[in-house]
Amino acid sequence: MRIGELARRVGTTTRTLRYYESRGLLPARRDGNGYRTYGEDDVRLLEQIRTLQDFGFELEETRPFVECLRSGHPAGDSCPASVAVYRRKLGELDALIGELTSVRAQVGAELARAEEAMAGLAADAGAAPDGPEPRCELRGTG
Amino acid sequence: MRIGELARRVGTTTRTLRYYESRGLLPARRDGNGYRTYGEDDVRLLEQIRTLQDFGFELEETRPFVECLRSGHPAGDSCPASVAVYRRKLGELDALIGELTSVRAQVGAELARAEEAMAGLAADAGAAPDGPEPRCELRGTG
DNA sequence: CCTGGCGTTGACGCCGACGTCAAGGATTAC
DNA sequence: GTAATCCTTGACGTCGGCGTCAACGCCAGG
Repeated sequence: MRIGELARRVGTTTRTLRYYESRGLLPARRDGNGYRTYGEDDVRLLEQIRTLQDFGFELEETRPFVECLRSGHPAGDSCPASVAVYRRKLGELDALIGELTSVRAQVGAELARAEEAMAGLAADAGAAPDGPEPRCELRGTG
Repeated sequence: MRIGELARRVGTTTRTLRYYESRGLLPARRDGNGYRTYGEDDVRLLEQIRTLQDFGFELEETRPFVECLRSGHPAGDSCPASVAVYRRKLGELDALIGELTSVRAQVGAELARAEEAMAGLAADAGAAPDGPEPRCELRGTG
């Protein structure tokens, strides 16, 4: 199998496969013309990489999985190094979700506050809630 | 106030302030030497930007808040456009948190599966759970 | 006068994962 | 034969928010 067919089979581009090769993942044999040649193992290897990429793993983080597969394991996550990456990622995900949840709460609070303030101003001035603009046109445009 | 002092007061760098100016946020008057000159309004404006940046807003998303402040409003979020950005951001945050939560669940499941498989293999072969390596050395290193 | 510390503009560097184009050689279809 | 399609390498572009360096101007202290 050559690079174009492999790319089609895993739903990516030849550029991506060459990039993976340049990073040391996905090595390729060459035929007489210098064309890259791949086998079924490479399909599995790429599917592993794509799955992790879809999870938001960086390419470097997929390396233990790739090396695990290449060393003969049936699955990329059958090696301790891969499991360690899983664990690290879980921690990062938890931390990130926690931060985002905190930010979400703060933004929600700011939104509520702003809406209340605008409603209060609208009530005070008797203006429409959608267009308070005291002197909202920018003077410095020219 | 000149650029260095302003940067120190809001806890950022002069590079950042010049960058904001180049993006059309934070305009500056100049004194006789061509030095940028700022006032207290600019401190508030920058604090608004930094707060939003800390929330993960892109610079472009802070523009409505900045224009709101510059148009004379007491707060950057007293304008409908700013409130709209808040709402949009809440939606993005919810979507992102949802995706990350889903990914976290999938990664957690994969981790559990991998750990169970490794434990099963270790029991089958009587090997240590930390070093299964059937033929783990990479052959293609040289 | 020299040094040091502020200011100015311009321009390149960084990161990650590729996209895209260039210029050529090989293969395949008709 | 020839056109279309595939392959090769190399190199620059993308995006955001600056960092960092270069080369220079302005001013105060000793």
